[in-house]
Amino acid sequence: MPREVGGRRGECCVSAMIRDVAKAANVSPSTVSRAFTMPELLRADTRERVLAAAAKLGYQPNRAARGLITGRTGNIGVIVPDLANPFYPAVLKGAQARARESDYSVFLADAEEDPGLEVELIKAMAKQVDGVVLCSSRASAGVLTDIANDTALVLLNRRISGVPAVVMDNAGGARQAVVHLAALGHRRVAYLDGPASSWSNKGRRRGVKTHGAAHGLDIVELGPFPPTFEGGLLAADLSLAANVTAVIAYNDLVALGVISRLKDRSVGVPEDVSVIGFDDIPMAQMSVPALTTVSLPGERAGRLAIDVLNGEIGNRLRDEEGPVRGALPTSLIVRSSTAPPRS
Amino acid sequence: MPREVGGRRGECCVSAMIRDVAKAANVSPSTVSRAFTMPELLRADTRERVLAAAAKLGYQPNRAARGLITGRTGNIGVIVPDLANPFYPAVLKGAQARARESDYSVFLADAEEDPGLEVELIKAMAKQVDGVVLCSSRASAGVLTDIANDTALVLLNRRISGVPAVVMDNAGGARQAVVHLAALGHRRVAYLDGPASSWSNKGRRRGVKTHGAAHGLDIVELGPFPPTFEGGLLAADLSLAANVTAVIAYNDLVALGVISRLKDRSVGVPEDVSVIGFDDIPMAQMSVPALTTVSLPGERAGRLAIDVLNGEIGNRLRDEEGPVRGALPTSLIVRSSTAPPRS
DNA sequence: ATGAAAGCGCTAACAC
DNA sequence: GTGTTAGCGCTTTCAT
Repeated sequence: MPREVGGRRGECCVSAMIRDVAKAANVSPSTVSRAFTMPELLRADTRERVLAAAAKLGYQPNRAARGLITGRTGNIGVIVPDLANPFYPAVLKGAQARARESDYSVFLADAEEDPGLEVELIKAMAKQVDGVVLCSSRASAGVLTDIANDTALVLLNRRISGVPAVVMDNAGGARQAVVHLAALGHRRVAYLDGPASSWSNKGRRRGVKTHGAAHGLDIVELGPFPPTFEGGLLAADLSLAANVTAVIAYNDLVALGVISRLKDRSVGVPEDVSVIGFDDIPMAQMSVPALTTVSLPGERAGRLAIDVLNGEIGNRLRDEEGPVRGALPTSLIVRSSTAPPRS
Repeated sequence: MPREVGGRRGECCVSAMIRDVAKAANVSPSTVSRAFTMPELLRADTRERVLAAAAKLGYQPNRAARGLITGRTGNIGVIVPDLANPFYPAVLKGAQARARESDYSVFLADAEEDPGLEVELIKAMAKQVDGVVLCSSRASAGVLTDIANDTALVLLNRRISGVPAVVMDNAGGARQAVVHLAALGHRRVAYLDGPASSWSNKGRRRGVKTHGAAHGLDIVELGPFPPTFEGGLLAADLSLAANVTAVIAYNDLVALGVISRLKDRSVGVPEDVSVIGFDDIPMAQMSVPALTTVSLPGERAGRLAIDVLNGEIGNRLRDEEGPVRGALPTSLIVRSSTAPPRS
């Protein structure tokens, strides 16, 4: 139940309103407002008095009311494809922390890997946020461009002409994975596709193929598979049938699924098949064998996305599609799931 | 950049406003408003006309403005202690999904296991939400009671006199763990404490002690430890020194840490030491050995918390501190980290 | 340096 | 049934 404070009128709101403070400090509401938004315009003593009164009454400006007039809400939205993939909580953690530092609150939504829902969520959010960070969007470029037109939008791990984005160097990570495998002596390796609409998947696949060819590897493309542990279970059998000695999975969840299924089928990892993932989720180091994986700076990307949204970095990254510039570095973490192929 | 639409006035807002729709449908703004909030009061054809116009213009009511007058924001807040603990993304996923179903948006904040921050976050949120779900709060009962006084609050895994809560049956889970260990033949087992301010920890500890005694077990209490993998690393050595044959950890993260450290010290799990966790996070089934753990219905609890907030369940759970009623059931999942003690 | 008044987009009384 | 009026809590010209 709201607790009334001073007002003689409707007794509407939780805690004090600007009028209460004004009265207590013997000034007009405008002055109180200024004390918060343009303190330098007030005489020092008035400011003190107002601030003191505000503090005593526990007054905090109503952001909704303020937003109505300023056009800024003080909120930002973050949309992720699946909270159950540990990579996104990491991004979210970074984003939320950074948002808070710049005095923003964050709206969260889980798009459940569904492009339709994604768009719906973004539209529902648009009215109440100053901008949204959209992670690994599965929506079409056209739709996103439209949205970016009337909503401040920052893409994370997705790049579209003219829309600001924070991306990670997927192809570079893929290169490192391929080089590692080649050095180990592998000659035939599978790439396990993630969602067809995933931009990250494209980059990873491209990296694997390009650098695989450059290193004389046979690259077998399998999938697409759901980007989940279950997807990996599925992929394992296909990989075995494809007669490869190593597998690069779309992400860690899939890689972990592959390892699990391989184990069930008594195929040794890494003796019989090497496995590499992407993301470096916490599980990756706990699995047995510990997973060799391309580490992505999720939390950092989350923070950066907020900065971009804040315009602190602004259009630095707003270049056209093409050679990826400004991509966050990725790095291969070699653990125990990779080894030379059985000769 | 906001895109202007119809207004002759200030060109303020993204997309259409109520006046634009009113004009397009040849009705007054009130009628448009009613078409959305009390459709049955309008003549069918007017309603159609208005809705059509609204759809064509892509109009959606500004929730901030609406909230200003109705006193309802359509937002709910969720605060978790640590997004990096996979248990909370699960809760969050449930809460967000359920919130969406009832047309609420969710504000998210990560309290970083800090009671001070928690309170600060809740206060900052209070103005812009209709209620908040506070997960595993570490704040004091007094502070929380105060907050519950002027903010609709639902506690999750925390019980305080007079504050609605969704809780899980920690003691019951602990009982199952103890019974399992006793049946296996263990006689001396350690309980690894989580945060001292954690309500869940209290329940688990109490369950272990009570039922341990009832089953003639020696219970050694160790800790508290941070509720993380690192905390488990720490706890493992102390457990070894305590000369127990089994360990019940505060949560899965800690249990996993224990297993990892034990492995490093060449202590076999489960041959030398059995390990049980709480939560059943996804990692639990992937670890080697797979972790025996008390499964908690996190996602379900998240959904339920929203329902309670919605008043759909209302004060059903609002009973006094004491015998826990309405606690969500927990169940022991036996996997490979428990076995009879070395004789 | 401060106050008065207008109004953000919407809904809720109250007319008609 | 539908329009008119007032006003949510705040900021912002415009006076003074």
